[in-house]
Amino acid sequence: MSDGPRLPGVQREDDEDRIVLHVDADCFYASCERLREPELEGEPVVVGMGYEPGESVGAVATASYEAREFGVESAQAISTALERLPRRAALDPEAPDHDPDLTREETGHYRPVDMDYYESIAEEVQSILHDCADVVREVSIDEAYLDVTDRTAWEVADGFARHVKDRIRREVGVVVSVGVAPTMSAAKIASDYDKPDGLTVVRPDELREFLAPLEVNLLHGVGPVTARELREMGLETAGDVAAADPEPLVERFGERGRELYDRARGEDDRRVEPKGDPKSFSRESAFAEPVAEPDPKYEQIETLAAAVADRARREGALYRTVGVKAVTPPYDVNTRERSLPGPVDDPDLVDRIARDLFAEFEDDPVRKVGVRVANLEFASADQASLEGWGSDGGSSTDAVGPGSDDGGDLESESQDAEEEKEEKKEKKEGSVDRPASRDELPPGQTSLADFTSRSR
DNA sequence: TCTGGGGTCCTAGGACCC
DNA sequence: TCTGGGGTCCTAGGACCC
Repeated sequence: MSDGPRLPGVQREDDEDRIVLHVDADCFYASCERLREPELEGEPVVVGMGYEPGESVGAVATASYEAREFGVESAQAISTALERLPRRAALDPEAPDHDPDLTREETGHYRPVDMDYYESIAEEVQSILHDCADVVREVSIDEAYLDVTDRTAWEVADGFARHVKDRIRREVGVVVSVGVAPTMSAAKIASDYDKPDGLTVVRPDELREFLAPLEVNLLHGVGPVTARELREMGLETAGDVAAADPEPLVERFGERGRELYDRARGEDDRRVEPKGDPKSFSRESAFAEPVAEPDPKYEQIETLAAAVADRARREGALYRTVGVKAVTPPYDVNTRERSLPGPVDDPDLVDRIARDLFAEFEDDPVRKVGVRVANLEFASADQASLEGWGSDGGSSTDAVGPGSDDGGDLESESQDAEEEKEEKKEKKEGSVDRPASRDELPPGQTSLADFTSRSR
């Protein structure tokens, strides 16, 4: 991230000290559930899928602090969570998972994820945030950065943060933790510092000493892999990283190494900016156990492709790349993608390309499949005409792969099936499977690209 | 910790172009 | 035709975040 050349001695406006607030809701989904079910207040609450008897796939999305006492953590398999904290419903003698030895105190409340509801609560929070700052960047449904440089001063920053917290609690009813610091990365760490219901202010002159004792894994962007490598390099804390020679870091981690070094020293010149358009949409789903037969997998692909295409259309996005994901045991993530010469909105095409890309895995055991569209373009004025073009089935059908030459919409189904079989055969015979490159695409595609660029 | 779902960004090699 | 250098696009994989 470079600011470009700078004249010596000339202070750019950008370089002035900023006051950045990071606001992070505490176990947001669980808080939302408590809003509409106040009886859950003070009780262990777990939000996630797959806890009903008979279900087996799912993970914890959020656990309330009471539930965490039992060892329930977010991203945990629901089966593990249920072992540590059985569901309250199992107290009922009628329940299929009834356990007569269970006491009330060792159970918790499980609720399914209800994103629509959480979104509605998040919007209420966001409107308060926009009220409190000139620039807000929403990072996720429960997290945002605010640039409040023009709204407060360091001397009174904690009062300002307190005000934001109180408004959210009073007007929406959820508890947030707030961090205030001169940089985004430090504000993020500060909001995490005293969770839940935290409020941590790190003034510019305190920044280095605030960061120094923190373990490296607390730095944003340092996950388990990087943390382990850093420890192997003898770097345990942010202070260690800050004091280290940056060269080996850059050698080992590339650009990220430089960034790490800077962040550990409290240097981060990113401005708070509103979030731009999304880069991709995807849907994926896991099977209860690995599936080897092609049919159920293709069925899922079809469902996911339709969902992704629908999402893109609802968001007004055109896409130029379609991809699939196949997770094979033990947990190998395979991705395949193909780009088109021009952006389209064509659910049928998404389906066909996804199937085609997935063919490589059709006989493999697969535990999870996914479909994705990317290279998004948010067209506005010309979208209607592009839609008309994209879904007429003519030239776009051809993009499925090499070897397809024409075919009207009605007949193309069976024809595609034929082609799929033929391609499979080729693969089994050991030919190298490479997706069609741009140049192998039939001329029809070129006209689509031409059309698109003309209409912009 | 034996694994859900939706994202972002980075890297590296190859194709292709000039 | 035995071979430079730079730039861009595409694809696959990986790490990370919430």
